[in-house]
Amino acid sequence: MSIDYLSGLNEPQRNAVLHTDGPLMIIAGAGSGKTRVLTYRTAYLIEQGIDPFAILLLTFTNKAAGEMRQRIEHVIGKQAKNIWMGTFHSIFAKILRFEGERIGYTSSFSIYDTDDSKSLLRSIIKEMNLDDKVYKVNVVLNRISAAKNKLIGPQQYLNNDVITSEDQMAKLPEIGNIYKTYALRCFQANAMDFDDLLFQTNILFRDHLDVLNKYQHKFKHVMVDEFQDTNVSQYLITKKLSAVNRNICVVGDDAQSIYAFRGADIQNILNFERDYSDLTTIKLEENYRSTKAIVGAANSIIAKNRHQLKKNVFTSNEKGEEIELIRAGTDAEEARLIASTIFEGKQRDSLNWSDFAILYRTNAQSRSFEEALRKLNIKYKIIGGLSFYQRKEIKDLLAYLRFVVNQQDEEAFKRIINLPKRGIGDTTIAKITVTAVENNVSIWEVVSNIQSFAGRGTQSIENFSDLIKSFKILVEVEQKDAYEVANHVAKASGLLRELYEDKTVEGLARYQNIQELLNAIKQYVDNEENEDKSIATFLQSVSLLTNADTQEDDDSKESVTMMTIHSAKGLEFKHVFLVGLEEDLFPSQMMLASQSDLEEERRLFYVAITRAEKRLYVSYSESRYQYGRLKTCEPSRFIDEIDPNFIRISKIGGKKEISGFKPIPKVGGFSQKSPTNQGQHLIQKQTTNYQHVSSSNFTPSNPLDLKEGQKVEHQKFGFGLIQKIEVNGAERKAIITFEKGVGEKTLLLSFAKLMIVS
DNA sequence: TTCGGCTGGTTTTTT
DNA sequence: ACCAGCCGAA
Repeated sequence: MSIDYLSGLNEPQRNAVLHTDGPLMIIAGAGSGKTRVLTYRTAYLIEQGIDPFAILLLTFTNKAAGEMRQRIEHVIGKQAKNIWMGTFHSIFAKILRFEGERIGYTSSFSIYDTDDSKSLLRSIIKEMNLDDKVYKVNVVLNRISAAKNKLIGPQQYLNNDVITSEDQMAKLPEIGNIYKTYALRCFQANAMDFDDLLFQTNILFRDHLDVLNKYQHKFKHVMVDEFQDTNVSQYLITKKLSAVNRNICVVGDDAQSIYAFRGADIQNILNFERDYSDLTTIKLEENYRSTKAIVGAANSIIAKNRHQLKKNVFTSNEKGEEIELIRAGTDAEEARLIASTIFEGKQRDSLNWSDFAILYRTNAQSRSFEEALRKLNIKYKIIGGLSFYQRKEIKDLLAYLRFVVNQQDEEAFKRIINLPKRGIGDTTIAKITVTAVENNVSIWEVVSNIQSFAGRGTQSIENFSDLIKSFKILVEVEQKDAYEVANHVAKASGLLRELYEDKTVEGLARYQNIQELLNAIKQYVDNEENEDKSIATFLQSVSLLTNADTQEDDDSKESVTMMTIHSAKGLEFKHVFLVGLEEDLFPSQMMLASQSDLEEERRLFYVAITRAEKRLYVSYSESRYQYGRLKTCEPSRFIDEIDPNFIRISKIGGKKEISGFKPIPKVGGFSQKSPTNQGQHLIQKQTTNYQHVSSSNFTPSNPLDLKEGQKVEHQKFGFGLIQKIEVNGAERKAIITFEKGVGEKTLLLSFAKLMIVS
């Protein structure tokens, strides 16, 4: 069998492919052909006689795994189907499905997404009588997640002096106890959150050596892509799995580590050298993707970081155009300028829409670009943001299905018990919960035998339990596949009917979304590659879909791609637009205010730059709307950090929009800030509806002529009314109450000042 | 139990 | 601007 594909590789690449025995670390610079190496290395292993079932290849997204599988198949044929490939989460969810009983989970365990976790934490915090304004769910969840990713269980958490004193300092001493309850409740619900999929795998391998041993011998080769973004928990799993055969190969680039917030730890790369004394390290430094200008700019950025491995990324590609800087007055103008640049670029270089990408720091930034692209009739697709599977109606149906599969699933239960409305409110649910605790049985136990627990007033609960029981029969007795179950549940639960009767635009969209979900399930069932067509397996695979996985491939060829920089990892485009380069936005204010890592933001910038093949545009605007308020912006420090040899100003837009609503310190003697926004409160009490206006259509001279009780018409926003209000105990005349319209909740303080006429 | 109005938080990225 | 959660009223 020939291995002529090797001739297309440079020397370090070839070495990496041929190095099949013993630990290997590949430090792969951006655009250095890392995927190629992984593909060929896997193909080569199989050609050398390694069973595909004995290869474990962990990738960052399921989509990346799918693409790599195709490429391997291209080289060695059908056998590629049998390689174990996927994300850490999906692979180990699969293993936990097989082996979870050893640690007390059934094979139909639920997977809690972030919303479920937060909701559970909220209940726990409430039950513990803690103030949810002090114990913020996000903070608590982050602490718990960080602990789990470092393999610190609840008991260890409570015993750890460093951690508990940190919590004491933060005035959040109860986090350890919350964690303990949270872990218990997840376990009782037969549910794992995202972190558990890794944490519990570690527990499984720690406490059940026979299981560990089985997989250690099963996987002759373990490979990890995007190694710089693994956390300790993931690292330990791979380390354990490869301890017997010692054939572990990790591929990564410390300069592209952008997931520290998720527990990723660059230390893993350093530990790696320590853990494997016979480690071979190969550096891939030649960039095949981008022009000299782009590589040069990227290098000048990453050089500012102090924590990094030595690496010299270079390219023999053409010099290429300099990076173009676009300066706009407003976010809307920024979007317009970029849309027209894309339009021109497509004509000039005869490209496809799919050769363009717009990258931003936050999902919220996509909006203005959508509008601008639509105006020019440019097709686009957005990756990420609110995904299909996060929509309410989808989660509702999935919650039904989850509960049918796993009646211990507390979060699913809470979601569906009164949906559609069946007259089971909080009081009833509380009673059920108390009864369950008193009798030391599960909630489902109470619900399904409600007559033996309570005498009367239980008809609606009985109906609910009969409904679920009938669904269970479908799954457990009749062994229907995922589609048949879902289809029946959607109809019989009344979810579909409720949406069908909702004739609003949103209602129609929701109805269609449910249909689309059913279609997706049908596709899943019809796909012959999926052996297990049960609803339980489908649910688990759905909850582990990544951002990149959820988009469909059909029309994607002919559209401009918009996404966050994080989602763009691993992708490349001929022309890249990196937008919103404003201080506090990118680098993010949170990153700078809170903790260490300006360096991680800089790596993010590096990742963004290196996505571009031919051309890179960076842009910022001098003012933008945020939370419905206009805000002035400074250009990002990152712009100045680019080596000036590689960048030039390309377009300059109009002047920034001056807002009439710059926050003012006082309104009628009330301070804008602490203790609460009193000025705002006072005014809100007197008014029912407000309208967001801008200085251009409302000047200070206008309101001064108004009389109390007089109705005023505003050219743009409808009607208003002069009223009396009380300011500082004194009666003042007049503020305008606008009738319903967009932004009725927004009343800017400066606007209020304008409106006070006496 | 449900509905409507009010309040406060958004923090940035994702499995 | 938007959303989720809370509270009082029906």
